[in-house]
Amino acid sequence: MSSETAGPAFTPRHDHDRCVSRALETAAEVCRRQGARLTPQRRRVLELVWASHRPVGAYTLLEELRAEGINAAPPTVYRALDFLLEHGLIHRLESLNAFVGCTHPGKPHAGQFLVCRGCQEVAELDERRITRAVEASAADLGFSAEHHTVEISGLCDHCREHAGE
Amino acid sequence: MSSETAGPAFTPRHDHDRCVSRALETAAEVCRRQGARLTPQRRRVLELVWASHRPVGAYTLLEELRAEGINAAPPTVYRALDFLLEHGLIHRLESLNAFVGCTHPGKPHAGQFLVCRGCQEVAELDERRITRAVEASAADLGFSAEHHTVEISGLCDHCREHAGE
DNA sequence: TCAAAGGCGTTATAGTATAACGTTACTTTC
DNA sequence: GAAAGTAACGTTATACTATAACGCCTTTGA
Repeated sequence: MSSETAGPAFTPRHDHDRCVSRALETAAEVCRRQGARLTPQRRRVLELVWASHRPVGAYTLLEELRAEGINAAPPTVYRALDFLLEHGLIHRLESLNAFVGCTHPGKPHAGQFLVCRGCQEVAELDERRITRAVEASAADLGFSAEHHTVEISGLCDHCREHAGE
Repeated sequence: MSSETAGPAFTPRHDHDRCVSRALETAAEVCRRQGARLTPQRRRVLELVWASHRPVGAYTLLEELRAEGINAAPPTVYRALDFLLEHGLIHRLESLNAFVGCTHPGKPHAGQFLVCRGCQEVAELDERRITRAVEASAADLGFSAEHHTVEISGLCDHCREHAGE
């Protein structure tokens, strides 16, 4: 149940290949529905972002593309990332200047993230409780909230156990 | 009451000079208590950050210092900002790479911000509701939250009225 | 007074992101 | 299926954000 909500980020031995292939399939479907073109390059960037549940920087992606012989410059990567962001296929972590795959693409939602400072993995939440608290607090001040970013750092279960404290 | 919680950010005609002088007085007191040195330069940077309720970038501060004839380079500004952050006198807005004055310094607290996309002003919250929702959601997944960043963008009361919609 | 620590100047560089322009490739319309 | 329009991409240059590293000077406390 928990791991269903959080995604498999903090489940060390999950079948990650399935994460990736499911993400790619869903992406293809989302793009089809939205009439967007998931070109090979965009698809490859998405796949690289999904290579782990850790946020990845744009310039790391750039190096990886180049290592594959793809002729890329910063705009190559940023364009792909912008496309993936616009279509809700990845998220940007503001506090890290880095990107992670979206675990429930298709439906727009606010970004809520647990970021483990031990293993660096990130789990995405979609918690009504948080959304409601945020919207209610804003509304109390006459502020109409349109979007919220919630980034929670700390230690995941696994890292807490293996770190003494 | 509301404006007490939110600070005066969204109150267009508040007496901003009082905001600034209070912030500087409080800062002096906080530093005294903590045995920290609020040097003229640090004080000046804090004052510049407080010049408005809009987040200000490090390089804007740098230009302002230089315009005053102060011989400054990027590290000058970043050192002052780091000091002010460490002592809880300012906050960094992750989604904007910019800084705002802290409206209730002294007591450590998580950063929760309302960012108006109309006037660019920022109000700081310290909402138990949000903190509780965040901590509860994290705990449900076995994650121990240590710090959270909440940045809410939208329109403040004033801008919503003056923007048609 | 002297040793240690802190603050700051200075230069260089790392890391993140976008502007602007031209070309190629896809798609739509006739 | 050719022309026109749009989207994707290559390329170069540059802007913006942040830190490393070293040395000097000032303050602090023994």
